[in-house]
Amino acid sequence: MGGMKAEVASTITAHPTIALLQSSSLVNVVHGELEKMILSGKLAPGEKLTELTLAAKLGVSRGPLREAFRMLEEAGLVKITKNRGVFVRDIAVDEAIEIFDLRAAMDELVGRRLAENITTAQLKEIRGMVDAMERTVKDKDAYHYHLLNLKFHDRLVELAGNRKLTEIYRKLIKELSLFRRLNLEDGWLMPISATEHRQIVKAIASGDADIAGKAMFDHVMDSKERTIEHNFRRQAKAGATTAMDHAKKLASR
Amino acid sequence: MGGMKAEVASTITAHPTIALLQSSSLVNVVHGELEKMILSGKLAPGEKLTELTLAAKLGVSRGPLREAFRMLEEAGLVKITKNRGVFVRDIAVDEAIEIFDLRAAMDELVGRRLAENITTAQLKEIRGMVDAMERTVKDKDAYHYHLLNLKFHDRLVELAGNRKLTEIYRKLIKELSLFRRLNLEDGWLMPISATEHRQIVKAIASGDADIAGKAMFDHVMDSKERTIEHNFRRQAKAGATTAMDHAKKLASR
DNA sequence: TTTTTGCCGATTGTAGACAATTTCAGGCAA
DNA sequence: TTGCCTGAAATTGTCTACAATCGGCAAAAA
Repeated sequence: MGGMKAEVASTITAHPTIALLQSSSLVNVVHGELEKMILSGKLAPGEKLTELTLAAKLGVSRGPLREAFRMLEEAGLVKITKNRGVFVRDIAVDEAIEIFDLRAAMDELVGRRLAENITTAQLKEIRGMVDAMERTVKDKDAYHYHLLNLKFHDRLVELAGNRKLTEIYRKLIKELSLFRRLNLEDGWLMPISATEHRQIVKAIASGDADIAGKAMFDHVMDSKERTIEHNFRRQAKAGATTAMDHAKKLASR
Repeated sequence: MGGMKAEVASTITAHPTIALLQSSSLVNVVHGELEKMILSGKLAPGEKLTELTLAAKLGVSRGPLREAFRMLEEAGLVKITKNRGVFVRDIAVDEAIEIFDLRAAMDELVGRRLAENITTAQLKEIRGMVDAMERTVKDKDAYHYHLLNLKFHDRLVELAGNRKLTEIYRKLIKELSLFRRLNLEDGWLMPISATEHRQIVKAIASGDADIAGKAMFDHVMDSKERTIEHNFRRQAKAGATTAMDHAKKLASR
């Protein structure tokens, strides 16, 4: 009897569509959908998420939606204020800096672990990723460079083999993406970043934990500087225009 | 009546009790209550949390309770399985090890930051905490030593001045407390830990980031070894020596 | 016995209803 | 104008009801 049960249990990895239905409730679906919308910018930072409106748009009732809200709040993607509502979170500069600093410490650990444990196959894999990135640099394809960059770092963290680290790293990246617009258009910075990636791979391949850790740490800190700097330039330009628009709006009333 | 309301609203921060009521919905209260029960062990790892039962016990309906569950799930304190229910999470040895490793990296950052930025007043404060801990060692008061130890490390992280770091550190500590019973009764280890605390404070006071960071890192890693080791002794009653070797291998990484 | 099948109670998933609070437009007075 | 009150509309907080699903038990079949 027990044997039969175990056999069935080991065999059961049923139809992917069935497995999907079994694992995902409306709450999970809604949570995933909202997260996508937030991370893609379809729901912008500061925007209010009205329960009834969203529930209607997603075709669910308010219950599952509210549960999804609570998950997103705990993940730092929205802020819930009692009796006021739910808002997409806006990451301030100082918080972004804090996240970068924390990420640097985590990535240092990643570098150390990889230097100690990485296999030749894995080394080959990440070298391939760096190659792909350099091609996008040559093509001045900032968008795909950005995607590959995210993937590259995510894979490094994953290869470090610490699931809790991976989990929190990903959460931080999501929060960071809420920081006023990832530097997508700063094409002239890509070569710098790409060069650092080569150095990281080299440092990891050397097997020296200290060097690899430092390479990762420095890369993240440089990335921080570039992002913050870039943000200032944007804000300096955009700030004037939005203030102008604001004044216009007031005047036209 | 309306006038009364407006008056209260314009009075920026009212009675603390009023502010409390304003900020806390049933969801928040329930969430806090459940977290306390879980962290105190009143709700044990693996235990099933039945909605109707808990709702009745807490005097609320299932709605707020479910929202609190979602928050606790995102925080890693419970596990929700569709159509099966909610269970207090049980942290396995390898996950505990991962958390310790991650915490070590974070605490290294803490040490570096403190070495660079700590004030004399703050130094005095944490010296006082170490003194208090040493008194509990002399009294063989393991329980209060444990509390002070938690407080000591929490305060250090707080003083490092990175709120995101603090937030995640605390989350990790909570998860870690789910790992098979914090070593409360291992009184003989207290002196070692206490000595390391002295060294940490000394390293921070020296102003050398490298040294302070390393002191923190090593302390957490030692703490990891002690905790895992202690866990073995407990588990040894069950007599799984192969599992022990396996986990030791993991721990030695 | 051993296995299978069908049913029943218990529990979770979801939706909708009602209560409480906030927001905002409009009017009134200074 | 400016400030403030007011009340209705919109929105959130909470509860209850109903539907869907799961686990176990007992009866039937082998």
